[in-house]
Amino acid sequence: MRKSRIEAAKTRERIVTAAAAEFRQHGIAATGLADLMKAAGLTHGGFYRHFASKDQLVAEACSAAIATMTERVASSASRKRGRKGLETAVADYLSTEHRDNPRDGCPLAALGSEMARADTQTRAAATAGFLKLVDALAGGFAEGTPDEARRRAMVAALTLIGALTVSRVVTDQALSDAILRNAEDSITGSQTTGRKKAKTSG
Amino acid sequence: MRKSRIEAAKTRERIVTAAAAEFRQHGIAATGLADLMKAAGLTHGGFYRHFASKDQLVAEACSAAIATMTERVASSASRKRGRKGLETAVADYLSTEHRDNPRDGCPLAALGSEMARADTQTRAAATAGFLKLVDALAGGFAEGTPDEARRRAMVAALTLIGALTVSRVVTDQALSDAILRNAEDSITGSQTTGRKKAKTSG
DNA sequence: TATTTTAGATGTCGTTTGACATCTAAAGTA
DNA sequence: TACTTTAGATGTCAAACGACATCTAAAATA
Repeated sequence: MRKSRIEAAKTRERIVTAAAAEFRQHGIAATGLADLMKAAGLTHGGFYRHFASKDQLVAEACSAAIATMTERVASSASRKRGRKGLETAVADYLSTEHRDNPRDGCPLAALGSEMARADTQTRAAATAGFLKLVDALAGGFAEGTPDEARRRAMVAALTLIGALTVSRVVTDQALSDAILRNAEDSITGSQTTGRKKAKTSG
Repeated sequence: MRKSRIEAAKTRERIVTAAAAEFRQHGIAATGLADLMKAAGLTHGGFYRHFASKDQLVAEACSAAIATMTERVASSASRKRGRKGLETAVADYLSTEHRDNPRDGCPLAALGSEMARADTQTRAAATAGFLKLVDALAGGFAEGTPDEARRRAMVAALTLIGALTVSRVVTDQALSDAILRNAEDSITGSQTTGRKKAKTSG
């Protein structure tokens, strides 16, 4: 049943991709290797031909997920200049679609508390990703010094992650929606560009 | 080996307390019932005499943890009036002590992404707790309408949770510290009471 | 073409999981 | 005091866990 070099590399990539999705949907600890390989269209046996341990896959899967996510935010933020770009990125991040589809969404929101207990490799990948996220948002905070912009972008990133996480915990859908909208208004409206004032508070 | 009524009730409470701590430290899925009972000073056998399932314990433990946490924030916020109270509560929440001791800290930060996948009972408890947290902070945002204050308090709560979560993920300690301080400055200094400007951005 | 290498299926290992049945000694009750 | 109830220890259960050994057929190489 052997596959060619490039085919095997593709398989490996497929495992990482499937893991990234499964982890974000069901959690890292709750996802077994057998389920995971099945999700990649394989049986559990070949796993250790590609990875030394589950932890190694966790690190690679998280790294991949974070890369995809930061690129998505960075691209939607840079499509328009300055504040408009920020608004686009934030609206995308705090959309109900993102909330309802953790499988291909931000891993910091989907796995944040689990990643805090992961090994150093995984956490290092998350650290780099968080910094990229901050950089991607910093362009939207032009007022003040670059340092100030960066600080504001960091807080914005933290609010994004917190809001998305909590919006998924909450059982009341109206509250969940209000969380997303209030966070969005707070970030994009914080420097008074005079945007539509939402009347909702939850 | 039978214990008296009140003794048994105390045991049950001890299990819930131990579970609340173990879950926050190691995660819900990663904590087995045997480990958990051992942490409460018991063997695994008696578990189902007190709880119908692990999920039921999860719900009760999360509920207890959230209650403790909201009371802590509410009490430190109400010790002083208005903005000063907010500043105290936020400084406490975003302290390095809180970051470094998840066992008795905020469950929304320690278990956020895991609670998003928990059953309805657990998520309902988290929802109520989040609303209490928002209420506790709302007193610190006196400017504008009560509705506006509530909205700002909600965003503040989301930032708190996001900041604490990410501060635990990050491998760079200086960055972790900066995350806490930037979030704190952003929340308490957002209405320009003119406080010490931190020069750190991470 | 003959030989070596290896991707991935199959199967197995010891452990741990949540769950529960059983046992026992002490608490509660008559 | 005699009887019933039950808290919690002990033990068991099938299923799933991470890990790995083995097998096989096809790719890579000589």
